[in-house]
Amino acid sequence: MNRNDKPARQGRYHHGDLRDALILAAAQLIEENVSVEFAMIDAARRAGVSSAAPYRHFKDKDALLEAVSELAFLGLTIATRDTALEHPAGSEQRIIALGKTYVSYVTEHRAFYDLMWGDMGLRRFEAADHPIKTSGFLILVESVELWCESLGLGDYNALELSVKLWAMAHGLACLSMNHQVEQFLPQVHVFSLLESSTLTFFEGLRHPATRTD
Amino acid sequence: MNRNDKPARQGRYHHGDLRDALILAAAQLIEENVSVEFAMIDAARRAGVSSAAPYRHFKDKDALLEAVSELAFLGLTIATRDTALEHPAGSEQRIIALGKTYVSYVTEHRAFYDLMWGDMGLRRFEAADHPIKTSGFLILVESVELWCESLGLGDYNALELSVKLWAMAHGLACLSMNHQVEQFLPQVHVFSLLESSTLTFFEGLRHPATRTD
DNA sequence: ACTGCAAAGTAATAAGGTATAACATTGATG
DNA sequence: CATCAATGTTATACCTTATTACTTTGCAGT
Repeated sequence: MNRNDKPARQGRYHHGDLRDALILAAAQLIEENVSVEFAMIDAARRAGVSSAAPYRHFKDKDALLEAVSELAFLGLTIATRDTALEHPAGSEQRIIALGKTYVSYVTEHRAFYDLMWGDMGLRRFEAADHPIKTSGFLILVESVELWCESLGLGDYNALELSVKLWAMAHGLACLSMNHQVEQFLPQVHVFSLLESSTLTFFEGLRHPATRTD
Repeated sequence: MNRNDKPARQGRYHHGDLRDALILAAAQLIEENVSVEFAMIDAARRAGVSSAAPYRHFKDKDALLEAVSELAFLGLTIATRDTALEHPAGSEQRIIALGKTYVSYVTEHRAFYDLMWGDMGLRRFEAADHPIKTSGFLILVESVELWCESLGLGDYNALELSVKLWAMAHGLACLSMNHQVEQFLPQVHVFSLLESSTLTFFEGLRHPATRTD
């Protein structure tokens, strides 16, 4: 985060890289407390500056949180991209692996999840289509498109399918984080649920419903 | 909320029903601001008492929020039960209708959703198995059990199936609340996604996967 | 090199929120 | 009908956010 040519505040009046240092400090505090709630002054202290200094770089606390949120989305995107690269394009395995990566990321970064999709995520990112917020999902869409093609049934709507798969993973992740999976299915890992759910769903896609009830 | 035999604070020193009045006031503030954030003093004012009075009934703000959270879960349970009663037992329609009710409830009560499953839900309800938190889900489980029986394929695990269906509805609700559905599928209603997802899933259940990849 | 200014720090503080302590009032009970 | 536990009130300590006025520093232009 700190550029090497500008070593962070070595007894100097000016920090040199305070903006990034604050984002990092806030992210650390949030991760450590497993809560979105942190005090500006703690982030400032951790960066080695006074309590008023952050306001030179961020309009208010929400602006700093938005920056941390971008970091959280970036982490998700990177994890997603890495997973995609580890599995053959167009394969079902890749899609399932992407789901597992999603579940892992949000459950292992509960506070980041809250930042991304919780209470204030809505208000902070006025634009729901902020690139960083959607770039991870677009990797899934691409993978689903490839899978649809390889299936030879090109009339699937890959985008709609991707949203459905996203929702499955998201829902399972959320329930798992809230201990609902372990409560009702103590023997079952959330990965197992995600995998079997996805496979059942795929099986359903291969057998278009003819029922009318 | 106010018992009729004890009319709320008519110029009297003692309120008579302050605990419930505070829960109601807090719930109203939360709904009005569409945010979990509210000030104790506002709830107190709305109940017509001083800022310190609430602490006679709630250890701290979190305790009041927990009580509001119970109210939110209660509302979900009632909505779920009502929906179940409107549709034939064991039918697919009932299960889909329950999903729609779930999606409706959480998207129309965003702040309640945050209270139930967001940031602090975890901390507030130490017990993930608090009855009020799970009673709505149990209605789904019951409906799924009946459906499994009526299908004649009794070897389904209704509980696991229910968690999967819950996750689908929950995930779609969450994405919808965060404007991800309207962004990627502007023409599609979340109900439509829920219904087709569920039907595809059911279709998959009727065609047990034989593939091994 | 010097000067002057904008950028980025600090200290002090107002405003607003949580929670507690000490005191006041009241209804219920023996 | 006197007492006391429950339930209010007022005052206040402490914390957090954000602003204001002041200070320090680097650098752009001469």
